[in-house]
Amino acid sequence: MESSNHEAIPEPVVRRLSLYLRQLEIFKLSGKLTISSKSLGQSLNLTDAQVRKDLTWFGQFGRAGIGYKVDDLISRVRRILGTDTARNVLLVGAGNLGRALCAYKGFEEKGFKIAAVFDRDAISISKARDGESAKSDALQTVPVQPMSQLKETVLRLDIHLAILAVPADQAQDVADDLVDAGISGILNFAPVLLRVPKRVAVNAVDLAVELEQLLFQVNFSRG
Amino acid sequence: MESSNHEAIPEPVVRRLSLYLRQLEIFKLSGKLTISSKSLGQSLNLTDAQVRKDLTWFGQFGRAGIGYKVDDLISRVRRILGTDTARNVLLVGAGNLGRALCAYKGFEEKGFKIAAVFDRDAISISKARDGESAKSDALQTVPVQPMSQLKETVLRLDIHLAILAVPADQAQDVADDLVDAGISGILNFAPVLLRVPKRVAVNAVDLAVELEQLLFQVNFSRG
DNA sequence: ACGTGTGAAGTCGTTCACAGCG
DNA sequence: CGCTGTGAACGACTTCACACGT
Repeated sequence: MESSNHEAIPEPVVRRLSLYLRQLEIFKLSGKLTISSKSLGQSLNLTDAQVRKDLTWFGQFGRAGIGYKVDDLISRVRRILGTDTARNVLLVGAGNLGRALCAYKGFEEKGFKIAAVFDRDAISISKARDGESAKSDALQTVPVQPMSQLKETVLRLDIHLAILAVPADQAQDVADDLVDAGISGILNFAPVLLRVPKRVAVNAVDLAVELEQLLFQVNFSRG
Repeated sequence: MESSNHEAIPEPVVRRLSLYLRQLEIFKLSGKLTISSKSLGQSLNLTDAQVRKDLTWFGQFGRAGIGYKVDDLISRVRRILGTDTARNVLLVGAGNLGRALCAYKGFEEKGFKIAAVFDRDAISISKARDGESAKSDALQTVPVQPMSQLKETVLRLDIHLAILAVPADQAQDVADDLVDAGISGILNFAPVLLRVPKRVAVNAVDLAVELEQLLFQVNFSRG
């Protein structure tokens, strides 16, 4: 549909595409109707050539001498990434991190709705309900369900993506359950490498690793 | 000290180093005294050659015919990454995400201690104190301070790293404050690109982008 | 003149394959 | 023989430089 050579798109290109979109929305707010690869690149510390090369993986969106139409490019990039239509996702793990993710505004701004929350045991479930009084906590509107209702909910709400925010020692088991329930993508916050069938995609975020990487940058790459 | 050619270490190598460490600690728990590049690689879906090449950036840690001594490699990698000694970090932003990060166990396991928490206004401060009753919330032990106390606290607690978990529209201002207070590294959770002096390192984690990337993987890279 | 799209060149990172040690 | 360390071959990504459209 959007691209002619699906398989071959380099990962770094897709990552930058998300950043282009983020930046384009800022340019849109500031009233710019058109944007050149040069200024878009500068706003992200990238070269203009890089921006153009990345975009031409998906088509020819620009006009020579003018640049790219901001509105148009936003909707094209959204369509490429798949965020042009809203979709339900589920969350497993109603601990501190899970509850924060549940309330995170950034997801809904991109069209992701946390439509179901699961947790292993009733302790977390009640804790999640009692503890928090802030109005922004989505756990007030989305009840925490036991894992036994996973499969049924996935089907009913047409969910394809899961956010995994459980302790490391439960992560693989829960991942197995998610796979079994028919999920096709997992955003994994547990510090373990998940083993899943090839049909399932995994994107891992290890918060402690990110801090560790920062520390190394500070100690070496600089003075 | 550890390496002879500091400047040149590729970023991907450093990222994998963190994963090696994570995996080595698992091997250690399971009682293994020695590990080959092959099994370490397999546990992370990497080739043995990759593991060896990565490690030799920092020295020759292995023994031909045997492999690497698990204990030894752990402490060497920790020293390389800088997590062999504990250190204080600070957090700005006592919203949902900030509070979750504050309570996150993974940081302290790597020797990071969130020694100070800051927030812009008193509303968040009181909210942070009242809202949460779970025993694991570090905000009970670490009081939330106003930004005016930033510089003094950084000096007093010898803090070099900051975690930034404020809304996008405040992120650059807070980053400026952090730079001004003498911070040398920022872990940025706000969905904006921070402009900082060259002496300051930034590592950015955009949660919505991570979910977006997963969606793309699901839609294309697979059937 | 400005700015895109793109082959060609260049750079960076990974994989290969083997010498050499335990 | 198993396994590391490493140059050499390979492949992937980025930058260059320019033809062409506005």
